[in-house]
Amino acid sequence: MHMGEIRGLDRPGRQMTTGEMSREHQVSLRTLRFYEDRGLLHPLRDGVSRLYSNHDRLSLRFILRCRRLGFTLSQIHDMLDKQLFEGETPGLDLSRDKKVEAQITHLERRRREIDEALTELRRYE
Amino acid sequence: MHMGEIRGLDRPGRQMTTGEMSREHQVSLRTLRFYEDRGLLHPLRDGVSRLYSNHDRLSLRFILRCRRLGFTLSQIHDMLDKQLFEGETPGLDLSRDKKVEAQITHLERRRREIDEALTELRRYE
DNA sequence: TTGCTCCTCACGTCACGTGAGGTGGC
DNA sequence: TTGCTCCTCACGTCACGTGAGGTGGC
Repeated sequence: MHMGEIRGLDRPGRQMTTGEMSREHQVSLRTLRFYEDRGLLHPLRDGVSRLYSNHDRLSLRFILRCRRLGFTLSQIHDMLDKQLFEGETPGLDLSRDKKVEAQITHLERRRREIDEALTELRRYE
Repeated sequence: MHMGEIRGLDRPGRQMTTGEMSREHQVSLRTLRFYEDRGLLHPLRDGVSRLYSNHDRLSLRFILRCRRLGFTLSQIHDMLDKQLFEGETPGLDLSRDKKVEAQITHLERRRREIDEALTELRRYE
């Protein structure tokens, strides 16, 4: 029994270290620790080192998806809490969240602002 | 001779206080001081109070226009410096700045990201 | 005295980046 | 000893917001 087995390197679906989480999801170690500090991730501890479960992995993917959609970490935190409260696996219920509609409105306004800026910038070319 | 005349309240084109600058351009006092701290504005001093000249007003309008176009304060600083170096009145030379093309590219990418996010969000509605 | 305007710190926000300095196992 | 991975502070970035605490002239 060597470290590879203990840390889950050759058993997908088991515990992962920060380094593995970082590489697999293309996020920095700092980001993983920051999300933990903000209560978005809750890795276990192997002494002083972090160990991420399969649930943590699903949470991280949900976080990254929501981030691409332009939600703040605070909003993402609420959504994860709500999912936990309703006993769900993270990442399934975006369609039932009120925040979706508000975010669409928000992004449409951002888009109009960018379009106006582009129109003006192209006049300067 | 009362304060209205000294401070330029009834003589447009003369010195303005922070309060007047703030109201006329819809920016906070903090913003005006922040722009000064970053070297974008250079008001004179009447003792401890700031006095903004007509040149400062043109600079501020240029700053606000560039901000709407999505430039960073650091980029705007460079543009103002360049204009000063070339002996121009602030706000005239945007069409000759190399930054315009890069900013168009940047905003077009931001727009695509927003479009992708909107497409995904609308699927959840 | 009240009320308005001006001021200077200086901490808080957002989502991290970036060292500094140290540990543990091969 | 070198090299890799993990860790904890803690300051820096961006563009300000937001008090705290004080001044000056009507």
